[in-house]
Amino acid sequence: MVTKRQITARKQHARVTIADVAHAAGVSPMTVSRVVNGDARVRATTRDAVNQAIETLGYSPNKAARSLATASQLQIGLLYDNPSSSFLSAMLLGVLDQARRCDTQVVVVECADREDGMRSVRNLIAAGIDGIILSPPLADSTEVLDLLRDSRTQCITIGTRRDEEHVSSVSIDNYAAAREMTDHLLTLGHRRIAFIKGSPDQLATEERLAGFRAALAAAGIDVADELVVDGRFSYRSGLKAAEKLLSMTDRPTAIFACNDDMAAATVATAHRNRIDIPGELTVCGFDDTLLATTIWPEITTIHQPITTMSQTAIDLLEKRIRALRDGRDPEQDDVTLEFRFVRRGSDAPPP
Amino acid sequence: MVTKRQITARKQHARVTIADVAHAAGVSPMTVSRVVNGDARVRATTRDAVNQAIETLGYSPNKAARSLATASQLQIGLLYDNPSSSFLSAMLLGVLDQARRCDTQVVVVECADREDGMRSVRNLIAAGIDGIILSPPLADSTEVLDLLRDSRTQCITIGTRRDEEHVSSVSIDNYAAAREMTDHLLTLGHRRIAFIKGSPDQLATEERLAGFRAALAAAGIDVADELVVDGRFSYRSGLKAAEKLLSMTDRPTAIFACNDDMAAATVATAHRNRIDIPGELTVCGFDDTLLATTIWPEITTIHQPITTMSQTAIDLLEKRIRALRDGRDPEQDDVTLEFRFVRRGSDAPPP
DNA sequence: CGCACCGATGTTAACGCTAACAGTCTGCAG
DNA sequence: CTGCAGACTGTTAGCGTTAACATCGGTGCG
Repeated sequence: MVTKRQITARKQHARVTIADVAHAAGVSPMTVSRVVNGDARVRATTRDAVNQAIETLGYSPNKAARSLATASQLQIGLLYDNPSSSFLSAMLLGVLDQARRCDTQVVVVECADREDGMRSVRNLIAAGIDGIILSPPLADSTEVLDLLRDSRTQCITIGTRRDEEHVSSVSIDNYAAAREMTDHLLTLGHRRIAFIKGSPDQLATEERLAGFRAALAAAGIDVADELVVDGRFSYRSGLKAAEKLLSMTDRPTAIFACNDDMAAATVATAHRNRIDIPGELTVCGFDDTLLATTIWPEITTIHQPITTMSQTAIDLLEKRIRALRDGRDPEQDDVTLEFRFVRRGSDAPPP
Repeated sequence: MVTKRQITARKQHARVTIADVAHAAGVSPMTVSRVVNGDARVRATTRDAVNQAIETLGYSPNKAARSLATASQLQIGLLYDNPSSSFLSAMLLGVLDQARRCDTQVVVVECADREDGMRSVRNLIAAGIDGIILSPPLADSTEVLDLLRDSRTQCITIGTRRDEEHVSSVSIDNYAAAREMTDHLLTLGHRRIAFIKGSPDQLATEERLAGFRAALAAAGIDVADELVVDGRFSYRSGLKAAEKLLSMTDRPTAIFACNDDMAAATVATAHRNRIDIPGELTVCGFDDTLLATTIWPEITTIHQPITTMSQTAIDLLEKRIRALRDGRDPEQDDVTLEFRFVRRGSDAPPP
């Protein structure tokens, strides 16, 4: 017993409770709690004494006890479906970080497809989840969103904006970003610019395409239909699209791919065809994933603040859930974060 | 009040407590607890009744209360330093998953360098962390490990094995993996095989190199010093190494890079030099990160079960911490997980 | 037939913290 | 002086769960 206590005292910070600190500082536990939580109504001298005691004893508050007492802990689900790993890791970092801050437990679920997404959502609801975060393409699934609405589960989408009452969202202005990128290409002097689309079921695809078209229209350039080719955000689909574009007799001088994976595929295809980038062909992407800086030349792209987006997502979700708990109606909130145009080495004036 | 209660009853699963279930099932809370926790000593009929009640009321246990009562919650830190994002996301997924299971709170900290790592470790210790998980290159820093030993903080390394009392580890057999890869190249008929090293301060580098050398030695082949070149695991360092190797008059027919990033760089360099892969040059990597399947051709590599590794890491760490809490001495535990040789499209017999 | 014992369930008392309320002690207006 | 606001601190009572012990019918056996 003595031995155990010794070990405990030696290393087991976990056993230092608020009561120990209170005793050491000669105050009540409540006062310690106030100090720890930054309550202003504590005399400076008292506060110092308490802080001193905390320091000496190496006290750190017990999260579980606090959650229990304040009834604050939330449980939210994060659903993702086959994103690029850099998107995923950035998102996870943001989520983890924010979750710790606002005492939220996150359940991360990978969904192979829409079907799987529906199943997961149902499971989570049954398990009593407080809210759900959806990333594309699940965020674009009306089916999933309807299910969430019907079960009155709070929900927020990342990367896609849905103008619907029951869903909040965090995203960037895809339209403006695509437009800025296209303007950049135009400024460089390109006139024959191709676009590789993303999956048709994702809103981002349409928005980016619209931005692309708008920029060209503003410059008085007609977009040849043949220069807008299908893609599905995957590297493989990018290879196919690039081959199609590069085998044209009058091939484009610039290719704007709807994401970095497809841009990277375009670069690879160009290399295989002995086409120099950026000398003979300009390629640019979207997302600023790791891939963009990994291949050679590095890809000019649009940076999305993914980590911030997921942090914001948790915040918004928390707000909705607390509103609901307090008996208020959660309000819809669409946050648009700033993107950043990142110029690298894959663009140049046309040959 | 009534309104609030109604809302509560309507949606607030959180408010259904074990007592409600107990009441509904006509038993005591303790019995419900036993059912929920799978205690065998409950009569089948009772169990059914309780499960029925749980179902009806949509009860789900309150994590915080459970943690508090069982004093089980652990807090561990995960330190990483500039890994590839696929490594990171795989690791995070494993950690998140396992952490939820064993009621552990994870603090993820990025460390820019060794200096930063030391600082973070100190902070975490001061904050009362129970244990720490280190990934390379921090896992190879004697300085950091010494600090942890001195503060008696439990620690485990991922990806690198340290044969030291106070640190457990999860890793794969780098030596055997490199040897298997090299044997594969030898079987294909390669005799002039180059090796691109990783950072010299990481154990994995040496182990892989040793495996490489052993395979060649076993085949009775001398390794020309010029064919073993420096690298630092980064794409950029890979470019440099590859240029050196490919500009040789008698260039190697196969290049084994110490990780996928450098293998990808080698592929890119080869393409720039109009060298066909795998027709004229075989390239293989290590790690099986996303990059390996993203570029063309896809890289033959060694797959590390990173998600499983991080799950195991949490398990081991938990074991050490619980041992300590129970007054026992935590035992060192080095787990070696199975790697997998993954053949893709970047290797072929020599021309 | 009684006693030890076992399996199923209930009771009690924490776990560590904080909300809500209850003082206590100033200083200062009346 | 009295009293009363206001600044500070203490007390009480949970939050929802489980560990540890208590209880209570049986079962089997000497």
